[in-house]
Amino acid sequence: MKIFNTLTGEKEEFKPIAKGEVKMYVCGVTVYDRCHMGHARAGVAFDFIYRSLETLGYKVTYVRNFTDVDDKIINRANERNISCDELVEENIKTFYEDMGALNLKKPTHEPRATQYISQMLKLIEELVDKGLAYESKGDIFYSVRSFPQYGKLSKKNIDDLEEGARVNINEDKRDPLDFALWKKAKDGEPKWESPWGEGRPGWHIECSAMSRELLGNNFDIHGGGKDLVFPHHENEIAQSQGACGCAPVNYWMHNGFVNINKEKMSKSLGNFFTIKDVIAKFDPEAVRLYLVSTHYRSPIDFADEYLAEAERTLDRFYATKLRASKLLPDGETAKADDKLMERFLDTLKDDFNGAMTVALLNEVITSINVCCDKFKKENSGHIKNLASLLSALDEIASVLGILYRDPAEYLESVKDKRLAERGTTREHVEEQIEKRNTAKADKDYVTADKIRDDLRKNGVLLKDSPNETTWVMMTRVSSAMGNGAQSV
RNA sequence: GGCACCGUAGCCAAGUGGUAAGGCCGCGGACUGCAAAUCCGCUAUCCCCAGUUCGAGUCUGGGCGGUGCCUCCA
Repeated sequence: MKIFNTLTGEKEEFKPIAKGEVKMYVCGVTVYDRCHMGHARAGVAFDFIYRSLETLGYKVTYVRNFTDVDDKIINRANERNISCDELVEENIKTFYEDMGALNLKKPTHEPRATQYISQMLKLIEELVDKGLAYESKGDIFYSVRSFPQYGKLSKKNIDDLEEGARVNINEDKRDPLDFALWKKAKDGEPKWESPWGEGRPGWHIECSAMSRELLGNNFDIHGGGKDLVFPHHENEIAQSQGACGCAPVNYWMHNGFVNINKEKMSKSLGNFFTIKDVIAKFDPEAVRLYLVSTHYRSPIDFADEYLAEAERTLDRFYATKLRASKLLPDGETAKADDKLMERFLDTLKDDFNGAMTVALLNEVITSINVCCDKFKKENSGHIKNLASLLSALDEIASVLGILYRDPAEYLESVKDKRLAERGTTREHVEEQIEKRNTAKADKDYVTADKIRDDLRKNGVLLKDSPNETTWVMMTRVSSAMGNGAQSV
């Protein structure tokens, strides 16, 4: 198996520390606000990696933290006139709602920073003892210059950084690049006892403390968004390695950014989307499908048309599943085809290639349809093959974290949602179909086609078969093709 | 200014040395009263230039274009 390691900038053969086991730590969220699409991207990316590792037979210990003490939390709580605790609880609750909608599996551990204060203090003491950190008026700073490898992960030269350093230099620091491990308590802020008086942790120390406590001084994989490479992960290395003397992490993995309509998602540009906003408009499963269709390291662009396309793709997947399951006798199962499974596992082994995995899934969907077509025509045989393809479909979809709903239920629920958006009802559609069937029986095709065209304008797509007429609802954008709406 | 990354068909997007995955759109066909769905077929030599190599989208150098990080950020 190969993993792209940020540390070396190359895909490397993965060698776990303990055979058959993987210890993975991924930076979760600072819970001061609702989750945005960047969190969704990171969440889904590492969820896919987590599932892939398990599918490849590794026993995975997956840690994803909550940072629940931080400047932003304190500021936001003050703005809203609530306690930090209230704010944190609220946002952890909505985190689970959002990530649950995106079908994220529960990690092995989900530590909160405030539960690891003693481990942080111990780590800081070790750093002070070793002369890598120093106290200054109740604050403790890490002395970046005393860690020779500083900049290795982000490939930055410490002197270049010095030149670019911002003007508001903290007088209490010996060097502008030094960063806080511990901050002296201020009024109205959360605080804990420490050997240097009351205070609270700095931003980076929690991840070093929690990963060490739960995974040890040296573990396999550490992940997060690309934006965390510097300074967060660089500082983590300085802290952890400074304390234990060994490299804390063997493989650093970083997911790419989210863009909105080709611009970086940011609050100042006004193109900032929460997960809640997006899944109110598009099916969360389609959002997940879209996220996982792009390689985790590449940037991903969000726009209505792309998500609508993902919805159409999801419709197709479920429609195929439903079609096949109707043909398959109850209890008929078969092992997934070996060749197919081998290709599948190979895509996972190649740095978790989600795009390639979705491509493979598309091939399987086509094969299933071919199989169904043949069965329909010849009315015999192909059952074993169909069952085998469905098994393959389920295995692949399960790693991607999609197609977990009952196909019929999915298709019906989507119908209701889209009917409501169109302001029409099932009763109306059924009524029109009745009328049309009467016209068809009379061979009055002009009337029949008129009814069909009118329904289509409302997003209703009719499908005639010899004995019945079924219908589906188009997604919003597909039925208004060409107007390029891109508002997400 | 420093440091990274990216530039593949109308659009989205895989692919780190051997003659370009997949999806959307489009076109042709099978099927259909006509459609829809489904299936079959068609649609690129990979920003430009030079080099390394038997062979490069894939490596090296230069150029052009775009993005990110250097400050809180998934």
